[in-house]
Amino acid sequence: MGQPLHLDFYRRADVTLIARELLGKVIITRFDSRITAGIITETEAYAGERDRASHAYGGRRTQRTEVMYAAGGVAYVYLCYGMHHLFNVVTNEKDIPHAVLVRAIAPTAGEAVMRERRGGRPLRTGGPALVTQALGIRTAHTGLDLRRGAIRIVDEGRAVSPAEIITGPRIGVDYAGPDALLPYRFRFSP
DNA sequence: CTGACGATTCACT
DNA sequence: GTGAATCGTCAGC
Repeated sequence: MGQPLHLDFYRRADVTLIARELLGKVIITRFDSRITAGIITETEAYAGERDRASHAYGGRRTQRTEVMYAAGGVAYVYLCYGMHHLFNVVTNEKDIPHAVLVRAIAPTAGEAVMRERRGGRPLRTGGPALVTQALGIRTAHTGLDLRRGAIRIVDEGRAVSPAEIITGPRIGVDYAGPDALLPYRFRFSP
């Protein structure tokens, strides 16, 4: 097993840096003693109040987005298109609503459980809704402490060099105007 | 209360 | 490439 990421990792101000550095880290869930895990291979940064693509754009603060304003190191999980659960890492200090969406993982443990969660269909973990499906993450898990809770992110010592990281615009944020073009998506091939 | 819409995926053409 | 599935969230009345 690896070490939980330090609070100082999550609470930094540069959300795109955190999104880059989450690549190669391992996300582990344990629900009902069923363990699943994978290496984070794709992320997107959402830069809070000044980012038109963010749920917290303009300082929007609702029951759903409230957890984004918590101090970094907890989960923000929300429902998309009425059926997909999307998992985000809340970052920065309290009252600064930054977050990183985890879009893809490379499974490292619990593949049989992951397939079971897909009703026996072939395992797929490329896509934010497929990540939460494989890991068993649902909106009820929003707010969980990522250092101690049922969802954890740990460092298992895998280094991802800047040269390995492909940067590009975020997916599905066309409504964000000019911010849709920001290079806030990061991925690498393990 | 109502209506519009989404940080998506899948099946099908 | 296109459209359906499907419902919580949010703004507006």
